Amino acid sequence: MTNLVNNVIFSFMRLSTKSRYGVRAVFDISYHGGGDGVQVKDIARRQEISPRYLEQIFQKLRDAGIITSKRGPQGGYSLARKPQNIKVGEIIRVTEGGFDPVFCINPEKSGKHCDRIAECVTRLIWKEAGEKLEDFFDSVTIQDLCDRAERLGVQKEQDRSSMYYI
Amino acid sequence: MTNLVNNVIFSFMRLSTKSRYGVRAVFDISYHGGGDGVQVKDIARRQEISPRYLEQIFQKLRDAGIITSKRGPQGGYSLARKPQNIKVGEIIRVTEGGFDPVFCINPEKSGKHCDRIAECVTRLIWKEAGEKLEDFFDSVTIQDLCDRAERLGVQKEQDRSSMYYI
DNA sequence: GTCTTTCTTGACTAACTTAGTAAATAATGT
DNA sequence: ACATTATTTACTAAGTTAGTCAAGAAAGAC
Ligand code: FES
Ligand code: FES
Repeated sequence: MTNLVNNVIFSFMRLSTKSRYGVRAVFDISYHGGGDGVQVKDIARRQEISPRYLEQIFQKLRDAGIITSKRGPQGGYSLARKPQNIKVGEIIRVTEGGFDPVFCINPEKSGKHCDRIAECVTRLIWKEAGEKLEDFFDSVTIQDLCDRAERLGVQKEQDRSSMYYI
Repeated sequence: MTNLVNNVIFSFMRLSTKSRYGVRAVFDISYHGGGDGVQVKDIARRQEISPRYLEQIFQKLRDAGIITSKRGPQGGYSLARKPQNIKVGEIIRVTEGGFDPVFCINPEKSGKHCDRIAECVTRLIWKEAGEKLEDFFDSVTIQDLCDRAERLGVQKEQDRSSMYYI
């Protein structure tokens, strides 16, 4: 029962918040960061994400070499590469662990064995679906998202001083 | 901790067992059914799926007009249409509720409101990903799976009498 | 060198979802 | 009548998600 109305499933095959937040956060660093590090609290405020939770996501992205961090005053996070060289697919690979829709595709990676592989008629279908998804997400870069934001007229907030009168 | 080794995520954006089992079960009805209804217990045995759980999945598929059912002795499930007219995408639409990777794509359907839609740079990316997935799954039919099974040499089990010596 | 800012690490948890089980019932063929 | 098979509804254990919380470490400002 809970929050579903009359047995209607919403949609699964869904992205976790880690991925959704992760992509938006990296975009935010790129869009609002003027060379300097961008701080968690500002990203969290602009993107409406819990700062504590965002920090967890950033650890993974930093370990994966997508962003870099700097501690202390005037510290924050920056992109590790130029936005046109960061693919959305990379971020999702980190936050979701990959694009396999089922574990059977990759028994070693998943750690689960499937003894139906030899006779399975669906395995390659799932595999191909995952590959299509991966290719698509790898075709979109952070720069693309920034371009889109400019077209949408999203205001940049580069200057720290602009925050005084909020 | 649980069963993940050292923080390694397996892969999400994953299909639920309802979808995986559902597709395999419909394929099974098509492949092993010789005109007659195919019984849950046989499908469950061949596909190694819990019969009780399979019944739940079949209710949805029947309501969606993908399979038909008949009660009583010699009852069972049959395809509602020819296998070349049943798309894998149809089955997944029923079992997963659709292909939207995030709820923001379809606020009415999901019942959740998102107030960032106007300024959101990722929404259309997620939407396009879902559409690609949907198109792909709609391009595969149950007949395709049967053809694949024949190529793989999966043995048919059409005759009820062949089950005596199991 | 102390203080403040900001990231870092790891433990913890409430709410929810998944992947089932179970039981009573209804229909149908023999 | 009886056995077989699907139908419906209720229930549940285990796992996952989406966070919170607390203590600590690095770096700059003074
Ligand atoms: S390969 Fe594991 S069920 Fe298809
Ligand atoms: S549309 Fe809801 S967060 Fe993008």
